[in-house]
Amino acid sequence: MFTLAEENYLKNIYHLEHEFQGEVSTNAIAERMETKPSSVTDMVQKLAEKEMLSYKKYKGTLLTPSGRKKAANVIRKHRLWEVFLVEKLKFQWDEVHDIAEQLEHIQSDKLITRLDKFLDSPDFDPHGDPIPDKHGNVKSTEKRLLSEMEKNGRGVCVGVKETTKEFLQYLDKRKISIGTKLKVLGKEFFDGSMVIQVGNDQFFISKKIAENLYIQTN
Amino acid sequence: MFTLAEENYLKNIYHLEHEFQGEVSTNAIAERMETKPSSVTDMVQKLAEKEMLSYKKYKGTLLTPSGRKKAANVIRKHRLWEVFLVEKLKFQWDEVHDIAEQLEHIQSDKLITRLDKFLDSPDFDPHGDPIPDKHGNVKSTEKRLLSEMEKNGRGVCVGVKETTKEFLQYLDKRKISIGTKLKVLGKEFFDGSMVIQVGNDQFFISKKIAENLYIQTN
DNA sequence: ACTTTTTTTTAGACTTGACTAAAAATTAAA
DNA sequence: TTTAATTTTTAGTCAAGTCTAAAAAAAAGT
Ligand SMILES: [Mn+2]
Ligand SMILES: [Mn+2]
Ligand SMILES: [Mn+2]
Ligand SMILES: [Mn+2]
Repeated sequence: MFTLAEENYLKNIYHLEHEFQGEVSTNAIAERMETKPSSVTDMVQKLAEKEMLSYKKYKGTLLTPSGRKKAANVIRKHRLWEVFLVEKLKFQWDEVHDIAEQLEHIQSDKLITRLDKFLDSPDFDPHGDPIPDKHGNVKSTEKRLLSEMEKNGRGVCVGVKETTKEFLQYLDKRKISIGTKLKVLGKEFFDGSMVIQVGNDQFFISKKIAENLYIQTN
Repeated sequence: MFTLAEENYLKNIYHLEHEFQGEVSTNAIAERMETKPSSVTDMVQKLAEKEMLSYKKYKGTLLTPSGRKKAANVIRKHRLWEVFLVEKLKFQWDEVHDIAEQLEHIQSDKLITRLDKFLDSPDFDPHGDPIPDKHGNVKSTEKRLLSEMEKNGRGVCVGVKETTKEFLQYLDKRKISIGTKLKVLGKEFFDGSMVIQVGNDQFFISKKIAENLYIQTN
C-alpha cells in the first residue's frame, strides 16, 4: 500500500521524467511539489527501498517499471475523475483539477473499473491529456505546439500545456476548446506572436499562448 | 479545516450521541473507532479546543452545534456517495460502505452540490438511512424494528441497523431490500424468532435478524 | 588546479495521531 | 464506608512527513 504522499511523489516524478527525458533531480522534484529538497531526499530514499524508483546519491532518480505503473494508475484515476466532473457533473474544465487531486487517491480497483465504464472508457481527459489504460500504457498521439506552426498552417486543438484557471478561462473567452479547428493567418518573426482564425473570428495571440496549445495537423 | 482523523471522530461521536441519547464516553468512542482510550482523550481535547465538542474530564463529550453540523455534513457526503455508487455505478448495497468511507472526506462544497443534483437530491441512502440536508438537518421518519412488531403486523422495510456484508447478503438471498413489503405470520415468545411473508415466500427468521430490520407501518 | 557556487544529503527538531504503561478519578462491591 | 474494579487521563515513545541549518559532494568559474 501507498500513502497519499508517496502517490503524489510518484505521480510528479513520472511527469518530470517525461519533461526531462531522463533522470529527475532532487531540486526539480522539490520545486514541482512546493517542498524542500531535504524532504525530497527522505522520500526518494524511502521509495527507492520500496523499489518504486532507482536512486543513487547525487545522481537523481528514475522510476522502476512498477513505480511507473503505479504513477500511471494515479494519473489514470485523476483524469477519469476529471472526465466525470466535466461530463456528468457539468463542471467547467478549469474547475476540476483540484478536486481530481483529491479523488485520485481513492483506493478501489472496482470503483475505477466501473467509473471508466460509466464514462464510456474515454481516451482523453477534458484538457486533452491521454488517460493511461489499466496497465499503465499511454497511447501517444503526434501533436505539436501551436507556436511551432507556420503561416497558413491548419489544425485542431487537442490539448493544453498550461492548465491554470487563468489560461483556461482565456481560452474560453476566445472560444477555443479541445476539438476547435484553427488556422494560422500570420506569424511575427520578432516576438513569435500570431494572428489566428477560429470559426469566423480572427485575432492576435501572444507567443506565450501559442506555446501552451497543442495542435494536431492531419 | 479539519483533518481526516478529526472528521472521523466527529462522525462517530455523532452516531454514538444518537445511540446513547446523551454524553458519549471515552471508552465508547475508542471501541467504535478501534483505537485506544488514551488516543481518544487526546483527540477529544483537541476537538474541544476547536469548539467542536464540549468536554469535561471524566464526564464524556457532547457535540457543539458546529460540531454536529460538521459531523452531519460528513455523513451527508458519505450517504450521497453511496447513492452514487449504487444508482450510477451499479454497485451492490453491501459493497459501497468502504469506498464511501474514503469519498466522504473529499473537500469541495460545489462537488457535493452538483453530486446531489446529479442524483436528484435523494432523501435516503441505499441502506435506508436519511441523508442530512446541507444545513445538517435530518428528517426523521417513524420506523421501528421488525422485532418489535406483533403477529399479523404488516409493514415495509425502510432500513437496516447492521450494515455488514454478511447481513446485507443474507437479505439479498431472502429478497428483502428497502421498499420490500412484509407481514409477520408468527412470533415465538421463547426466542423472539418469527415467520414472515415476503412476496409469495414465507420463511423463518431469528430474533437477531428481526432486530436489525427497520419497518415502517402505516 | 584551485576557488566559489550550486546541488544534495545529513542531522536534528517539530506536528499529527497513534501506542504502552502508569497514575488518578470514578463507580461498583463488600 | 472502605476496598476493589473499572474508566479515564497523563506521561513518555514512535512513525510519517515536514522543516531549518549545517555538512558534503558536484559543477562552474577563474
Ligand atoms: Mn488535472
Ligand atoms: Mn487534466
Ligand atoms: Mn455507509
Ligand atoms: Mn449507508
